[in-house]
Amino acid sequence: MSRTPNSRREETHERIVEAAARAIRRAGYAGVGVADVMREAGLTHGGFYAHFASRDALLVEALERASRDSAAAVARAAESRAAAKTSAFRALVENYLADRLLTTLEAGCPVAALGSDMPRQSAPVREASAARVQGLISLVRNTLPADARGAAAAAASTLVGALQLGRALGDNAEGRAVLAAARKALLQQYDTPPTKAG
Amino acid sequence: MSRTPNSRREETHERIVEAAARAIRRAGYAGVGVADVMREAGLTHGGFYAHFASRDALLVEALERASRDSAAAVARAAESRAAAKTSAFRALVENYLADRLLTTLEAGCPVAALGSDMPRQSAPVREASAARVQGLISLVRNTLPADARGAAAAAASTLVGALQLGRALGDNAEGRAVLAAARKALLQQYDTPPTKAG
DNA sequence: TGTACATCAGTGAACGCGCGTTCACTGATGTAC
DNA sequence: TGTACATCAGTGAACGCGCGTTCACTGATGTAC
Repeated sequence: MSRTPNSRREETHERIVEAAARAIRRAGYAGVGVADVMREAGLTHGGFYAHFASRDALLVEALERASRDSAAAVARAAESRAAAKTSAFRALVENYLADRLLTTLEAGCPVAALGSDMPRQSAPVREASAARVQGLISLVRNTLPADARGAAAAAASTLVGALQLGRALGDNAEGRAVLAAARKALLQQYDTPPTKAG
Repeated sequence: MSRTPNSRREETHERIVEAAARAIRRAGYAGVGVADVMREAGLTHGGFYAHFASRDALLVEALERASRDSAAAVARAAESRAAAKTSAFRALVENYLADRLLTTLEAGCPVAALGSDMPRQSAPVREASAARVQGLISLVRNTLPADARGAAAAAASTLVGALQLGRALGDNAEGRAVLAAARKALLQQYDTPPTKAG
């Protein structure tokens, strides 16, 4: 039984996108090099243009892939917390602003990893980036209590900013203090407190 | 009467740093090119290393200069609002998240312009960047009412994140909506409302 | 089952370009007498 | 005041390097008969 036509090609394509999705969060848009990514996918750089029209086309796919991965991680965390009767918003905040993300740049939200460079990209990459920002705001909105949904963009801003400032300060007391302050503020402001009557 | 010795050299140095401070906010760390900056300062690139040990040394000075400029702009705005009996915090928020900053990348806070790339810089640039983050948090803290100072890092996170998300969405209704939502949330949460008894 | 051929994913050398950095030189400025 | 010299900021050509991109080729896979 022979495999589906093109399946080999598609598997390779997938491997390249996976490597790029890791690189884009670790090293930013500028850190995604064609040769590096191909090497990480176990290939030589010459074959790249059989899979992508340009480096920018790879960035677009890598961004979508990284966002999918990140959203899936959030969803997984939310499910495992559901059993513990934790609100979806609390699960999101604690997962998004986990201390461990201070050092592991390749994990976590791509919007936080790329935010300040988004306006500087070429049109196709900028458009894909804007879509990811809207996706993040929607994701936050869906976890907020009904009466707080108007604050989704503000809460998303706090999440993105806090992860960046914490990372800029480093994996130390200062960085952790920023994450802790943001978690506290977000939960106080938007989470339905368990003591309060629903 | 002859000028102070070295004054010519110092004036040139200053011109280079000014050009770099503009470039670093407009184009990011990666967008500060030695040749470009020297050209913008009216010089040729060869003379660069008589002024700086390396490109990284320029980045450090440019960052400090951009932060000084940005803090001065905030202070100016706060003063002009003081006459209008606006709180310092409100003046900061409205100035930091002004709609006009959606398009003028070269103005506004350097921490918002560079945030996601800070953890990826060389040690000296990273250290200078961390100092700018602490400076921003202090600046926010000084404008907050005494009982809200513990939230300085969270408020700073919201400011940084909102400017980035707004810019990523662009100078349109979507981008302006993010800024407006963040302004509203910050003022509701931390500003002493005028109607409330002090 | 076996041979001849077509397809096509991936290879590796080469390209042009822009970058940070170096360096021998120029020419203006300031000092010594 | 005038001449000879030293200093030094800035010039412009050159370097090595890594990047995105191109392309002629290879070799494995699948098809035709």
